[in-house]
Amino acid sequence: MKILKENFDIEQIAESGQCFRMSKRDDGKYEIIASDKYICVWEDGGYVYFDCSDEEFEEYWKHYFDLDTDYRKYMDSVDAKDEYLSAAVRLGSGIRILNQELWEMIVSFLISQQNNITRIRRCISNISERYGEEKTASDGTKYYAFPKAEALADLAEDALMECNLGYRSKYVVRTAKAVANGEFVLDGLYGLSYEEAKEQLLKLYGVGKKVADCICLFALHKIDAFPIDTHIRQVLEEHYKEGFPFGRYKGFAGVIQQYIFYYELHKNTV
DNA sequence: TATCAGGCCCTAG
DNA sequence: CTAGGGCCTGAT
Repeated sequence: MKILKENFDIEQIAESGQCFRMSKRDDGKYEIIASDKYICVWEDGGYVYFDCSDEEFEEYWKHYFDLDTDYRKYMDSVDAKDEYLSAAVRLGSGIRILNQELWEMIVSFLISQQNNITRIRRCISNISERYGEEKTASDGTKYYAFPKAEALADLAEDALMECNLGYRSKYVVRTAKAVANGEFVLDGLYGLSYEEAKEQLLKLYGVGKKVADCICLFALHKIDAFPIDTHIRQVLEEHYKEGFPFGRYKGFAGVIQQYIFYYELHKNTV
C-alpha cells in the first residue's frame, strides 16, 4: 500500500516521542510495533509505503497514522508573527498525532516519567519480551506484542524492577491490577470529554497531570490536551513570557505541542 | 562524583 | 493548597 507523501514524515513521527516502539533499520525503513501488530514503513520518491494489505491498511493503519486528517489547517493557523512557532512547524511539518492503543499508552507514559528516551525504549522492550506474546509478522519477522494487563496483574509490585523500570514498577503493576480486575474500565474512557477522561486517568496510581495529558493526546486523540513537561515548560518561560496563546489554538493545542516538542529536540541537529 | 532525564507520591506547614 | 524531599537507573 502506498500513499502520496503529504504532511507525513515517518522519521519525524518516530522522533516526536509519542511512540516508543518505532525503530529505524539499517536500510532506512521503519519497523513499528503497535499493541499486537507489526508494520514496516518507508518513503521513496514522494510516496510513503506501508507493507500491509489494503484491507489491513484501511482497517487499522490509516487510522493509526491519522491519515484522514489534513494537518495543513493546523500549520496554517500558526501566527506568522510568531517566529518561534513558525520555525517549529516548518521543521516538523510531517508530524502526526498517532492513534495508539490505550493500555499501551498508559504503561508507556507511566514508564516515561523522570526517564530518558533510550531507557524508556529498553524498559518497554524488556516487559514486552518477558510478558508479551511472541508473534510472527506476515513477512516472517518475529516480534513481541505489548503485554496485556492480565499478564502483569499478578506480579509483585517490585517485580518489574527486573525489567529496569525502577520505582515505576509498582505504578505499572498496581495499574495492571486495577485494569485486570475491572476496577478501572478502559473502554469507559472513549466516550468522555478531554477533561472527564483526564480526571479518570488521574485516579491511577502513578499518573499525574503530565502523564494523563500524554495518554489523552496519544491514545484518546484528545488533541486539545497540551502536556507540559520540562522541555515545554522551559519554552513557555523563554519564548512566551506573556503567556502562550492557548486561545488561538483552542481545540488542537496538542498538535502545536508536538511541533514544539519535536523542534526542541531537533532544532540543533539539522 | 554529581546531576538530571518527557513526574509523581507523600508529608509538612 | 503549596512546597519540597525521595525515588530506580544510566548517560553525561
